[in-house]
Amino acid sequence: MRRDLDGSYLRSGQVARQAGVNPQTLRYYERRGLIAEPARSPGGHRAYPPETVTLLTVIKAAQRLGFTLDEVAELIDTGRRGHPSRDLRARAQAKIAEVDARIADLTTIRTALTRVVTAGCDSLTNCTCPDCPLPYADLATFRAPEED
Amino acid sequence: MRRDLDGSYLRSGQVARQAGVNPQTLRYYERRGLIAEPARSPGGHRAYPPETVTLLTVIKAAQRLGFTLDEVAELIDTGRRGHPSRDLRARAQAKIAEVDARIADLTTIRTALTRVVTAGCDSLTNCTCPDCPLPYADLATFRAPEED
DNA sequence: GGTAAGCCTGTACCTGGGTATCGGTTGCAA
DNA sequence: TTGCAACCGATACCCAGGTACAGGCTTACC
Repeated sequence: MRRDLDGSYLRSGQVARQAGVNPQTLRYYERRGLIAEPARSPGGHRAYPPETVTLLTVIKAAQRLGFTLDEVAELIDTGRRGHPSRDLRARAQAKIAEVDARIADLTTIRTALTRVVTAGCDSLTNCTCPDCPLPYADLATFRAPEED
Repeated sequence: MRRDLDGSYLRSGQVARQAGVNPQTLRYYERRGLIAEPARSPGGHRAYPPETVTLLTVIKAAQRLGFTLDEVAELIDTGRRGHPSRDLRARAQAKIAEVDARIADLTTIRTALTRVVTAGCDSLTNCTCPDCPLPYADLATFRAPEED
């Protein structure tokens, strides 16, 4: 149990292990402005306060909710400066709308795939099935699926 | 109306315009093995058969169904060589399963987001709401959302 | 034969979220 | 004091699916 500088500071490897992230990710998040630049040992090693582990957990939770790192950085930032705002709630609601749109897209895709299966398509380019759904209809209508 | 080499060959720009893709994309697809290397003019310009436009439409349709370019390349290839197979149907069914899993993920995310909104969370890091759902529960359970 | 548009190859760059590698220091314990 | 793990900064690389640019050639039409 290492207590390097002060009673409770953690080294980067310890923080990374406890938070379940790659040590490189810590420095990456620091560059991205998600975690503050920590204190340093006389030799230049980072010395993190223990709350950093919690912060990383929160970041990971927010990512799983579908927020990008830029959005997480903003949320942390507006949360830090000044009074607590309705910003998080507003952004969560906006994110729900995004998720709904994404689900709608996927549902359309699912329908189209189901039609491919039930029509019995046997080739992308030379399908011999009757009323082949491949080149037509709503497939051509909506936007690219795997992006936002 | 240009008919360069032979009666009906198209130049890359014409194909790209008719298919609604960037001209660079044609060469990219050629490198990726999605479209065959076309004939060339004496000066080295590509001369495409008109079916190429249709093929590009099919590729775009398959992409919208959620297939990656590698998968599309394989589907075109197995469709080309030999007898029509059940491969497309099998792959479409597998893709439906992927889509379903993705929708399930997004539904979980949506539920979590809704809880954040209804609980009235006001900060990622210092939420003052009672029974704050942020750091807990199923948020920590499932895998990363925006990838497959 | 001039001129402009279009095409050629090769290479670099983009997004997003990291991960890996290199060569050189530091920290700590035996 | 010496040995090794851990850390440092800088830079490059990964995924997918393209897009952009540079510098030079071809084609088409007048």
